[in-house]
Formats: sequence, C-alpha cells, structure tokens
Amino acid sequence: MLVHLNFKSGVPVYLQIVAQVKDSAASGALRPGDPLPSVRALAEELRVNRNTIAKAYAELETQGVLELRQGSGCFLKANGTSPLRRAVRSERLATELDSVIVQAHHLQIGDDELRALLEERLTDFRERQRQRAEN
Amino acid sequence: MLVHLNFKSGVPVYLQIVAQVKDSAASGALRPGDPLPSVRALAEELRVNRNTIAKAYAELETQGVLELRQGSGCFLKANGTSPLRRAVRSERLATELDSVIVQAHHLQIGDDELRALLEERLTDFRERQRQRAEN
Amino acid sequence: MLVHLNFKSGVPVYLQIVAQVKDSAASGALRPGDPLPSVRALAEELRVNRNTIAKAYAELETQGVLELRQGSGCFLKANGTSPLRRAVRSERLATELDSVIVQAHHLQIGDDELRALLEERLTDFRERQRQRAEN
Amino acid sequence: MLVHLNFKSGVPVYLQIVAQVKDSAASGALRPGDPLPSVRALAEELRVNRNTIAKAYAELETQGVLELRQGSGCFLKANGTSPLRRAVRSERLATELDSVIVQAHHLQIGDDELRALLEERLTDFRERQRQRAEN
DNA sequence: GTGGTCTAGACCACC
DNA sequence: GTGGTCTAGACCACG
Repeated sequence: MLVHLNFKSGVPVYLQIVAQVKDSAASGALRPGDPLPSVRALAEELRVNRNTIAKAYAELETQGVLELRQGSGCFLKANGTSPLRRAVRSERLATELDSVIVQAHHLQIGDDELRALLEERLTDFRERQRQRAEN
Repeated sequence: MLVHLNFKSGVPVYLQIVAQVKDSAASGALRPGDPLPSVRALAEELRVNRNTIAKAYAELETQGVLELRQGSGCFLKANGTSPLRRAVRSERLATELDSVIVQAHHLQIGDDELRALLEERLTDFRERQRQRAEN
Repeated sequence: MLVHLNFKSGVPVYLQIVAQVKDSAASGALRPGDPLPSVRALAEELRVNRNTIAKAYAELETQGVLELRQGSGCFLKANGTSPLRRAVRSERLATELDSVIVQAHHLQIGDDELRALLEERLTDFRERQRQRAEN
Repeated sequence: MLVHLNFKSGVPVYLQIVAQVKDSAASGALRPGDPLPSVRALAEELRVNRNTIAKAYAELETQGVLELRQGSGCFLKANGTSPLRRAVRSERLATELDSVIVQAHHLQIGDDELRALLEERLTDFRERQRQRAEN
C-alpha cells in the first residue's frame, strides 16, 4: 500500500485514504482478494490515529469496496467498482496537474523548473519504492 | 467573478474560494489592479457568511495575491510579489507533485504518460493565458 | 502563560496575543516544543471568545512561531524556521525602525542617544535570554 | 510636521496622529503658537482621507493640545501638556525598541545586522528631511 | 459604502 | 479532550 496524505488540504484524512484505495482498485493496482494492511499497521505507517484508519476502512466497507473479516484482516472485494478506462484515469490526473500548474504560476516557478522538479520527485519516489520492496 | 462552490466536498468553503481566485489570477481572467467583488457582495452572491469571504480574502492577502484596502475594497496584486524564499516555494510545489505522483501510481499511470500529461496541461494553460491576453 | 490584555488601547486583542507570545518565545520564556494553552483554556483565562484566540494562534502559525496539530494541541516551533526571504525580512524590520526614528524625532532624541538606547535594550534582551537559559 | 503611519499595526490612524503630535508638543519639538498643517495638506501628505485628519485634530482640540481657529488654521495651544523629562522620553522609545528587538529575533536578524539597518534608515531619514527643507 | 474585529454558539474531524 | 469551519449579528474605522 502506498498512501500520500496532505494534512493541510482541508480534505479529511480518512477521505483521502478512501479515495486512494478506490483509485487503486479502479485502476487494477489492487485486485479482488488482495489483502490490505491492518488498521494498526497503516496507522503507524501514516502516523495517524487508528480511529482514522478504522473510519476509512468502515467507509470503504459500506461502499462495498472491501471486506473486513474478523481475525483474518481486510481484503478487496470481488464486485468492486468497475475498472476505469485509460482516458478516464488520465482525466482525473489532469485536474490535479492543472492545480499544480496554477500553484507554480503563483510561486513564480517556470515551466522548465517545474519539469525539473517533477523529475526530481519521480526519482525520489522510485527510490522510496525500492527501499520499501527490500523490507 | 465566477466562483462555484461545492458544499459536499468537505473542502472548506474559504479554501475553495482561495483556489478559484488564484486560478483566475493565474490564467489571466483577473488582471493586476482589477477590483474583486466586495466581501459583502460576494457573500451574498455565494449565499455564504461575510466572515467566510473575509477569511478567504485575508488568506489571499497573506499569499500576496490580493491587497485589501480599508474602506476602499479589494484589488488583485501584480504578480511577482511572492514573499516566500525560493527554496520554500520549490518545497511547496514538491509536496503537491508528490501527491500527483502517488495518485498516478494508484491509477496505474506510468512516468512517461505522466510527463506527457504535464506537457499537455502546460500547453493548455499557456494557450488559455494567450487567449486572455488578446482580449 | 502570561498574557495581559489592554481592551482600551484600540489594538486588536488577537494582535496583542500574537505580540506577547512572540515576545515570550524570543526571550526564552517559552522553549521550542513547549505546549501552549489550548484555545479553549486561553479563551477562558482571558475572558475572550474562542475565535479570537484561534485567530491569534493561526496568525502565529503562519508566522512560523507555532504549530497547530489537530486534536493534539498547540506547540512552540523551533526558531530558524521563518519562511520569508531575507530581503523581505529586512524590509519588515526597516518599517518598524522607521517608526522608531520618527518617534525619536518627535521626542527630540538625537541619533547618538538613539544608538545608545538600542545598545542598552539589546544588552538587556541578551541578559534576559541568558537568565532563561540558566534555568 | 512629520508623521509616520503604520497601517497594519491595528492602531487607528487618527490615534497614531494624535500620539505623534502630543509627543512633539511634550518634547518641545512643537512650541505653543506653532502652526500645524491644514487638514487637507496633511491628508494629502499622508495619503489619508480628510475625515481622518479632521478626527485627529478634533481629538487634539478636546484634549486641549491645539486650537482650531476658523479660517486661519490650526495652532498649538499655550497650556499644552507638561514637557517630558529626558528620562521619560527615553523610556517611551525603549518600549518600541524592545518590540523591534523581538521582531528581529523572529526574523533571524542578528545584532550587527540590526545596527546596520538602523544606520541605513537613519541616513535615509536625514536625507528625506533635507529634501523636505529644500521645498 | 468598504474591510476589520469580536461575540455566541453550532457542528465536524481528529486524538 | 483538541483545533477548524461556519453562521448570525454587532460595532468600529475609514472613504
């Protein structure tokens, strides 16, 4: 699992988690039957209260995205949301990219610098993924 | 002024206003020196309390986007007035980029596709700016 | 915490609180990481509305003096975290110095006497800091 | 006349004017019978509404500091405030200097830089005085 | 008319 | 318990 939280966006943390799990399910990154991290594990990873994770998982369960099985953990349900077409997935990202571009304008950051920053963060991200895989 | 609010998103109303004014300023829909609707007028238009608008405008003032003058009103500031250090500005954008990268990961969108999408949105943004400039 | 309010001065209450917290932080009466009274507690102590305290604390957060954590409270940040550009910082201080110079002019206090007074207050300030450090 | 306004201090502008005129009178910088600038002249100089100046002058008149003579202008009254002793005058400035020092601490501006900044502003001030005298 | 401050009291998200 | 947001309505300073 890989969740990135923004504590200052005003979006409730548990909804950020819900959205990211649903995205993973819709895109096929998570497949039916896949296990999710336990509440306490994810809470520790994200440095967030367990109640917050529990709330997100509960919300995901009522939405039929996952299934909580007592004692054995938490799994992605088979009849999840219908997988998103490639175009739809791009569209979602485009909205966020637009917001980044506006922000760059106000911070007086030019296009080239923005591209360079993207490369930097991508490299950083891949590095973190590798470390995660080794553990 | 064109501000559209989503009361169900969970995003604070005042932050929605901040984002949309910044967007208008960045795209050129609003130009430096342009007056914005008065606190009272916008509050009435959006059917929101005066204090909520005041909070949004105050936030925009601290971000250097607009200038509030007692008794006279509210005006768009010239760009290039960000009071932040360069390093801080990059850092802020990096946080947003990280969030985009994680979402791309959840949506199973690869690095190359992400780069291409950024170029597409940048082109689009510059195009919109040019159109505004011509009017 | 020791905050004293003057309701007749015409200075907004929330700014009086901001100034006094900054003073405590600068002199060492408050140390990095120290918890501040909760919004509710300080509001009750000062017999002021909760919103007023919240506004003061929010201002102090944007100035990099404290950190507000949802559900956990309010803590003094380490110094050296001013998010402003060096040039902007000098400019802010210059404005205050100009005001001092004009007041000196009105009080018929010459440049040399002003310099001497600055040295006296600086010595005094460093002395107070040292005393705090020893405790 | 030389008045320096701080529009963001939260202190009403008219009270800032009142205080500075009273200081000049108390220190002897202004003497009984001295003329003050007309309402409209001072309003123009300070880029402030004439009502604001009128309010300050009215306040000063009720406090017995000055006298408004119809058609001929505005003059400092003879039985003004008692002149301040040197020690008292220094004390007033000390309070403002303390606030500057605290501000410098938060802006991470060291003692030497502060001294340099004071010299710069003093030079600037004397320069402006000379220009004023030439007109 | 403008924005700024403050109060009183409500509801929410989070620990 | 914590801080964050929002409403409703009051008063002030300023143009």
